[in-house]
This record gives sequence, structure tokens and C-alpha cells, in this order.
Amino acid sequence: MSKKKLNKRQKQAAETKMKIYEAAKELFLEKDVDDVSVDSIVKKAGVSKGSFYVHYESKAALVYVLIKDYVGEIDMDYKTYLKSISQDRSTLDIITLLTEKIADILANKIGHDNMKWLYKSHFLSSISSEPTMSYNRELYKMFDEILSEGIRKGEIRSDIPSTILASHLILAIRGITFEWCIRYPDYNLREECIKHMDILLRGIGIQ
Amino acid sequence: MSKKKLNKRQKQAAETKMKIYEAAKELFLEKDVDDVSVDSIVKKAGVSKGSFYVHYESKAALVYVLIKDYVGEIDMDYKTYLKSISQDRSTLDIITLLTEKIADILANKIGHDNMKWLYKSHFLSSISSEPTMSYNRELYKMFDEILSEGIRKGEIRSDIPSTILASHLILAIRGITFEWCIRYPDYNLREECIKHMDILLRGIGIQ
DNA sequence: GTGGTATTTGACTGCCAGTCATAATCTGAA
DNA sequence: TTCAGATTATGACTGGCAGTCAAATACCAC
Repeated sequence: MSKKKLNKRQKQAAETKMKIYEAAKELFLEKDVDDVSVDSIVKKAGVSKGSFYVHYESKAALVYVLIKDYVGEIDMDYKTYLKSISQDRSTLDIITLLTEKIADILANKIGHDNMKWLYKSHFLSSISSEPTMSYNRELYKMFDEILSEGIRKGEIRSDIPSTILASHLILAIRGITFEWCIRYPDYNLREECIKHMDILLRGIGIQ
Repeated sequence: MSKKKLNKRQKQAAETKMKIYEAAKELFLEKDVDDVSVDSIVKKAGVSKGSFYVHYESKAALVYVLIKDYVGEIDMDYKTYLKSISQDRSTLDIITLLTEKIADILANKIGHDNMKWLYKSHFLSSISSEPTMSYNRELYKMFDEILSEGIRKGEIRSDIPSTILASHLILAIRGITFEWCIRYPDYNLREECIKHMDILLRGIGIQ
């Protein structure tokens, strides 16, 4: 973790690894991950191909790290936004607003191409889905907190545990995002999120 | 469409094409589509590689045809089942039953490996998602019919058109299936479909 | 210093989708 | 019947890419 106490060799190695990471990051922003070869990464990074495989087990392993870091960043964005919402809103309002924010970030910050690739990566055995799918992901915790508070306030049905409800809501957003990835550009992510949530939230509210 | 009126050459060509189709079908049942090379298909079919590309533009084009045919078959299964359900059930019951049937077929008839590959194929630019995703797909029509009948009977909220509701329900099933593809085997498709539908159907019913 | 280790290098392997020049076969018009 | 042209079939070959490996280099600890 600490940058200190590295001898020259270790510094050199860390530098090489970082150069690969940064070069890959830039290239992946330019084009689809599948269209970026390891050769092009090492060329951009100014290191050899053999070096690449010393620092990363495979191309997929590098992509995994990039995704993991990026998901972490995104979840911080969500958290920051959530804190900025005034607390005296209804639970359903908060969920709706957060959902809209998520749709915005997916569509505008991350973008369709990257999202599409991310979803595809879930189907590649070489890349673990853990960073995005883990129930320990910050996103699940956020929804869980909102929902358990909603149950406490009597705004949300209490016959299903908040963690389960959270997983259903996130699953739904994922379903809509999946649909968006495929139907793009004939599909408005934000709009469809709102419409679908309207139905789903009626199903989790107190009737 | 008709088998007649083919001269010797055309018969021969049709035979070759069919041999490729059948060989591919068998191989894809044995292993993941990505692990089946064109070379292995033509070897099994007993034709040359060049011949393959006379009949199919690409490996993806062949897979497309196989998927299209298979989706057609599956939709017929759904339809047959739907007809077998007694008509005097409530709309919500019918939808629940149909959803369970779909989950059964996906999990047991098609199976996890094939479903995973099918979902992955949506992210390959070489393979069109049209057979599964088209709103003209038989599945959408079936849900639409059930829902519009439900609206007519006053069991389903009437502020959203039945076609839109149908798309939301199918999207939800797709979302759960997606989750199942990734979380397998730690995820029970049938069970989760039922639980999610329970919430969603509360949201589309008359309150 | 020096022996051993971490790091780097790039040519090489193996795999696979797709191509192409060539050959074999059939058809239909003359 | 004939044969020129069209269809279909062949398989060696190309190009691109992920990953390997033996050899070279640079560094560290003793």
C-alpha cells in the first residue's frame, strides 16, 4: 500500500506495471476492449510483451483490475449524490432519484460502448464478475440502507427483508440496462428506468 | 420452401448446407459455441472449409440461423402450454404460471450453458439479437394478449398500454435470467422468477 | 566482488476465422 | 449432342492475436 521502502528494482517494476495500466486505460477509452490487443498496449506503454505477462496473468486479468477500480469510483459517485439528497423525502422518492442518477451516470459518464462491453465481460469465463455483482458491493449496501429506513418509517412493505428488496431493485435496473445495451439507440435508459421503477415501486410500497 | 423442383446441383447444395447445419447443431450441444471451430464443424459434416463459406457468410451467420430456429421452437412450447391452462383463471395467475413455465424451460430444456452463450451473443456485433429481442417475437404477442384481456376484465391497471406492460414483464424475466446466467449455480431461476414477479405483479394489478 | 534473483526482451508457437486460386461437376442454349 | 459458363467444392494459405520461453540485463544482499 505504501509507496515508500521500495528499492530501485521494485520501483522500476511498479512503474512498468503502472505504465501498462495507464496505456490500457487510455486505449480502452478509445475503442472496444476486444479491439485492443496486448501488442498495442505494450507498444503504447513502451514495454515488451513478456513484461506484460510478468505483471498481469492475462489480458483479462488487467481488464479485471480496471473494472474493479472503475466500479469503486462509480459507487462513490452514487454515494456522494445520495448524501446530497435532502433526508426528509419519502423513501420512494429517494429510490426514484437515485435510479435516475444511476441511469444518468451509466448513459453519460460511462457510456453505451463501455457498458456494453462490461455486460459482455460477465459472459467471459476469463473475467470475474465479482466487482459488479458481489452483494458486498457498495451499491447493494446503499439500497439496503434506504429500504430498511423505509420499512422502519412504514413506507415499504415489511414482509420481505430489505436486503432481498435491494437485490430485486438492482436486478431490475440491471435488466433495463441490459435491454438498453442491446436496443441502443432505440431505447432511452433514463426514461425506461423511471417507467419500470414506477411499476416496481408500486409493488414494494404499502398498499 | 418446397423440396421439389430442385435440380441435381441444387439438391447437392442443399444437402451440403444441411450437413453443416446438423453438424454444428450437434457440436454446439456438446460444447460452448466459442469452443467449436469452423474446422471442427466441416470435419464433422464431411465437407470442406471453402464449402462452408459458400453456404454461410460466417460462423456467426450459421449461429444466427440456429438461434432463430430454436427461439421459434421454444415460443411454440410456451404457446402450447398457455393453451393448456384453463381459461377461467385470473390474469395474475396465468402470468405467474407462464413465468414458471418459462423458467422451467430455460433452466431444464435449454440449460444454463446455452442460455449463457445466448445472452453473450447479444453482445457480439456479428450476431443479430433480432430473433430473441424483436417486439414481433411470439412471446411478446402472448403476454400482450394475456394483459389486454386482463385490462378488459378489470384485473390489470389500464393506465399503461398492454404492449408496454408486456415489454416490462419480459424485460424483468430477462433481467432475472441474466442474473441467473452469472450467479449460477448460486441462484434458483424458478424461485427468483416467482419472487420477483410477486413484487412486479403487485405493481401492475388494480390496487 | 559475486552469485543469485527479479525484471525485461522479442521472436516464436498455436489457434482460428476467413480467403482464394483451382478443380470438379452440372446445366441449358445452340 | 455439345460445350461454355455457372455453381459448388476443395484445402492450402493468410493475417491477427494471446500467450510462452530462453536468453539477456540490471540489481541486491552477503
